[in-house]
Amino acid sequence: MTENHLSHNLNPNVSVDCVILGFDVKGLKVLLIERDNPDNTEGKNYQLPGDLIRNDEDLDHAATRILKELTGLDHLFLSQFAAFGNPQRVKRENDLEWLRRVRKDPDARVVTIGYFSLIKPEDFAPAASSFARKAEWVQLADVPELAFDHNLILETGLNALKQKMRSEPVGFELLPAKFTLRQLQHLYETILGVEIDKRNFRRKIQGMKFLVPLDEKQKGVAHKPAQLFNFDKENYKDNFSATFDFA
Amino acid sequence: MTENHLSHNLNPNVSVDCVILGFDVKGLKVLLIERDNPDNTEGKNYQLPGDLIRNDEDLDHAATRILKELTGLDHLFLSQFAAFGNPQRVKRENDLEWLRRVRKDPDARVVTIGYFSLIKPEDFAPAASSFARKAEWVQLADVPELAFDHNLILETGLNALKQKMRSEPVGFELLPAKFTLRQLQHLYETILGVEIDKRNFRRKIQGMKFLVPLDEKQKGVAHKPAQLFNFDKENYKDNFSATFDFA
DNA sequence: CAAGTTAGTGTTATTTTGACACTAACTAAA
DNA sequence: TTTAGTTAGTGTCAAAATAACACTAACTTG
Repeated sequence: MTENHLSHNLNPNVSVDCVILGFDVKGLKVLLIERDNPDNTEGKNYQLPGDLIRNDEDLDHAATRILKELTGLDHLFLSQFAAFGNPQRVKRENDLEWLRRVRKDPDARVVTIGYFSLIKPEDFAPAASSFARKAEWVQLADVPELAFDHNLILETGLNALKQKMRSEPVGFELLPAKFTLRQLQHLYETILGVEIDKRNFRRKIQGMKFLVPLDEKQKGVAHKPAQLFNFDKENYKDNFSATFDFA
Repeated sequence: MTENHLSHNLNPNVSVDCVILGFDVKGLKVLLIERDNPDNTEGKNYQLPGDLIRNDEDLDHAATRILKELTGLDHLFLSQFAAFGNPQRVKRENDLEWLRRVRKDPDARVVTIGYFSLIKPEDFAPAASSFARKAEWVQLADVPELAFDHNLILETGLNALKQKMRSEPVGFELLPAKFTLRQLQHLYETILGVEIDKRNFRRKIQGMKFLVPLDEKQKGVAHKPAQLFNFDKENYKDNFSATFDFA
């Protein structure tokens, strides 16, 4: 329980929560923190990284700051996607118990603003701090019941991601810097939940001109090694009318 | 200043603001209220309908209630589109002056949640109340400087509308129950800011099957009278994969 | 060296889009 | 009553985008 959490500078009624998504061979995963639970009364207690905002900072700033404090992650592009204001969202008994330990005003009505971001797993150097005992990636399929209404926030954030993926090349943010076309296709298939024809996918995506083929191939795979690519953001800005609408 | 506005049940830190849009021959218009200004010190003082939420209601409920209280409008479908949290957004001197008269805690930090809705002008029976001296339609081009950050909220809400218009048949909400294809086309052209070929527009929109031709034509116009149509919501649900992407 | 796995490639038919111009039906003004 | 003015309503064709489809190449492991 650091000084920050009791500071009167925190607004008791408004928080932010962050849905941070990454992607690997097993699929999409989300960054969760295990909240501090000194009594160890119950099993694990996961939540999205989030906390009350300060009175002197705007929402984007709060999201950036809080994510950094809880997970060490910095320099992400966080996008606001929705506000959650069910009056009961912070009233479950085990949540209240935690709030009583950590918050100055544990019974306050809290409206939270959801933010999401995408990250290349290779960029994440995990480092829990503040009231987070641990920060870790969890595969979407393995996400347990979360604190507060965080399962709803996660689900809503995922839908916002799907939406965004159809109109902007955000998918690239989820892949390592060097990736194969198959990985990229797999990403779209996983997130959008569709099957895409390999040849049609390649034709469309390569027609968009912002894939840079590298002088490098996959290594150590038990099959024909694939060409590696880069994403060229500059080149995207010119082209920019593409629709990432697959099936 | 009604009892509500001093009630301790209001949350001092969270409000909602509503961007209500209508459409007529002159183009898009937005519903503004003129806020109560007993001293009459300055000229008109417009804002979007909005107010603090109650602690025991969720955000959607607050938006519905407040809109009703300020304008008499009811039974709209309000959609949340963004949260606004600049710490300075309620700190302008003339805004503070008003807040001191109307709010229990006029210096509180206020984060506001934006909602928007579309309405057939014919359905609006204007009726100001609460702290609204007057509720009126204002053409977008004539919108003056508004209170707080309401110009930003309006602009953001309009973008949300454009976005939504491309994927759902929301435009129909803005037209009278019986409309001509030209009116519908004009609506899309105005909001999306594009020119659409008449024949291509008709082909596409009629291919979508949810336009019901009525046994009725325009009357009293100084040219060939146009066929009138209805929008059939039921039929839309079946078809539903349409893209309203014109140009 | 055989088996297993993924990479990479082109054509064709269908659908969707965009460009384009004239006649029909009404009112208002002369 | 005629004419001028205005918007309604309609079809074709070329170009572009999409969907469906199967085989050979290159690597690793056993």
